[in-house]
Amino acid sequence: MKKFLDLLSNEVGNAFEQAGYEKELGRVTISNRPDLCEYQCNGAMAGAKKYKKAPVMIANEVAEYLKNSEVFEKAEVVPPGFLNLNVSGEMIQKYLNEMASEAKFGVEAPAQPKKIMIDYGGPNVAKPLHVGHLRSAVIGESIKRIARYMGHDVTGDIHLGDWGLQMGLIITELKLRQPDLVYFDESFEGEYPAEAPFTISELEEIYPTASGKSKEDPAYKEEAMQNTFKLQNGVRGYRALWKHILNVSVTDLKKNYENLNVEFDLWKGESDVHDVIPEMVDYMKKEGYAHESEGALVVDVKEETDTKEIPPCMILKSDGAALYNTTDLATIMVRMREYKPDEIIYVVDKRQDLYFEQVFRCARKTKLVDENTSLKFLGFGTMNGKDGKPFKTRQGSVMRLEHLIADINEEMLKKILSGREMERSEAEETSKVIALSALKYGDLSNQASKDYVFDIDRFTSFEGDTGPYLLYTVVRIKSILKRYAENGGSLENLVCKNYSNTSEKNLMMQLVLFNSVMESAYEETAPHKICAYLYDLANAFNSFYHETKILSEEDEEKKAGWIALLSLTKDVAENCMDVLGFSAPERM
RNA sequence: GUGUUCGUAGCUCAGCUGGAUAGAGCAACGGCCUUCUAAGCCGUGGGUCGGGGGUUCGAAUCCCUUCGAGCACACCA
Repeated sequence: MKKFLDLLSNEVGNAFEQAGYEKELGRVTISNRPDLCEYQCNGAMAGAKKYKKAPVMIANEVAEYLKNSEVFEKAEVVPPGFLNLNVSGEMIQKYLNEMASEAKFGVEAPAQPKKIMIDYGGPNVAKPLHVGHLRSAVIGESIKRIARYMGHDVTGDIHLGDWGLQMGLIITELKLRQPDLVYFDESFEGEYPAEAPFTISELEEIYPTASGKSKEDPAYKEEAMQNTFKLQNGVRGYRALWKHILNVSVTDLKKNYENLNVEFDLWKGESDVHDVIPEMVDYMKKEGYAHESEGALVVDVKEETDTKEIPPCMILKSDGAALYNTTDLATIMVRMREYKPDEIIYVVDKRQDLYFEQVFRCARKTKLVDENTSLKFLGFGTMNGKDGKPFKTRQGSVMRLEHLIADINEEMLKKILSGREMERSEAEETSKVIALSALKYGDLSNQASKDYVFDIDRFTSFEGDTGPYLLYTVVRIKSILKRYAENGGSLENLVCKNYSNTSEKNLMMQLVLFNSVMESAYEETAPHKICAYLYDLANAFNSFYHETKILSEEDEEKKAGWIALLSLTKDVAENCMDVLGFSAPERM
């Protein structure tokens, strides 16, 4: 379905053409002076120079051709050459009804769906998720859903950190604590136990302990490195132990991500590309891409147009070991082989910008990716506390994600219980739903690339530009629709057919923008645009709601028209929420 | 040092492919519940868009410069 503003632009563009000017000048935008008009076109001023004519004159000529337009009910010229437009009721109603009849409310499937991989989440095995992981998960999930909504073939990959020194550290500590475990018996040839010799909470305690020890005790660190080496070289017992660590940890991760309504299609990790690294390194050497520098194996990635120094991309450390770059490049290689994506999007902390620039250049130079595949770095900013510094607990340590979520849930439950009559069990469920919207909307409504201040009081507030406010709006609509149906009203085949006041038309004008908002959010990988739209839509609805008594309306046809409008508003709002990764409860 | 991102109301943020009077929310103040959820709506006050210069009929938006802040700069991830 064509975008509403394109239809308007086309109409005005035709008028420009008829008046003898280029059609492109007819671009219509939403008015920035709603007191004067609904839409505007500034093309007359833009064209003044080219046609050496006063803008007003051009505008007047164009307006002449819009006089009998069925699209506009008003087209007037205002000095110095603004073309002020109001759209006709018939036009907007027709558009809305068509929208309502489509599965995706006007969003068209692409002619050629793209295959997109999104690399987000990126947690480390055996380390609890902390607030730093929140943004990648929340933003990545939304990007994934937006792209999918647009009709693309999208695969989300968590890209686990499951293969580094951390694994060696855990094994070392385990060996110290339980040296008699069968995994450490190198002569053992039987089957290893199916049950892990530790729980997730033990695991979460083991890692920091081991990490701390290795920083103080060089011998301990040396052993951890050796154990990492043994693991990577396939020592049976270590591999078996590693699998336990992975299983226990992934189970826990899944639970946590599920609470966030974040879902990955692939749970691949660094370990999955371990076996292809030698092949990749050989290839880079053989093709002459890689050379030795200061003992390490590197690929030069600087370009003549650079305004800054871009260090070479390191493939192997001077001790011959793989590093972050190595696994990321190998991952690209494997992804190209197995999925052939048109695009890979990395949702990663923006501080890794330069690093990914190196990796991308290296991947291109060495032809690991082909020309048609785009590699995109979507860097997000830091989540700060109220003091503007990176978010910490009151004790000054990194906050676990679980605790953050629990805090918000608790805060929300308190508010519900104090403000509403609700059974405890329902209140608990509802508070989780609302809390999630508070958390996600608080994050997503900011531009991803910027740092933002995480303020639990603000986000959990039910007032203003918050997740809960949006949910509340949808709940109100649901409640009206439910009553309407209970009183015998039909929710089938509804048609928007009337508009009587400006708040109603404003709501319609918001609804009509849906497909273009979704499209630009997709193209700019900008979930915050959906947030802003949702908020505008909610405001438009609430104004309308206050001016209009819907259920008590005696004119049944009018009532049905309003119900249709409400129903569409609810659907559009819920679709927006869904791509943002949260939803509204039935009541709150 | 080099590069990069940013600087908009007291606070948190939109707006940035140039357009009319720079917008929201919070906070402050004032109205609106016998009527569909007042977790709402309506209104008031609050700004030389960090400073300076330039391009343009027209700049928060583009260019230059300056001040201030964050971040990154090969063997961590």
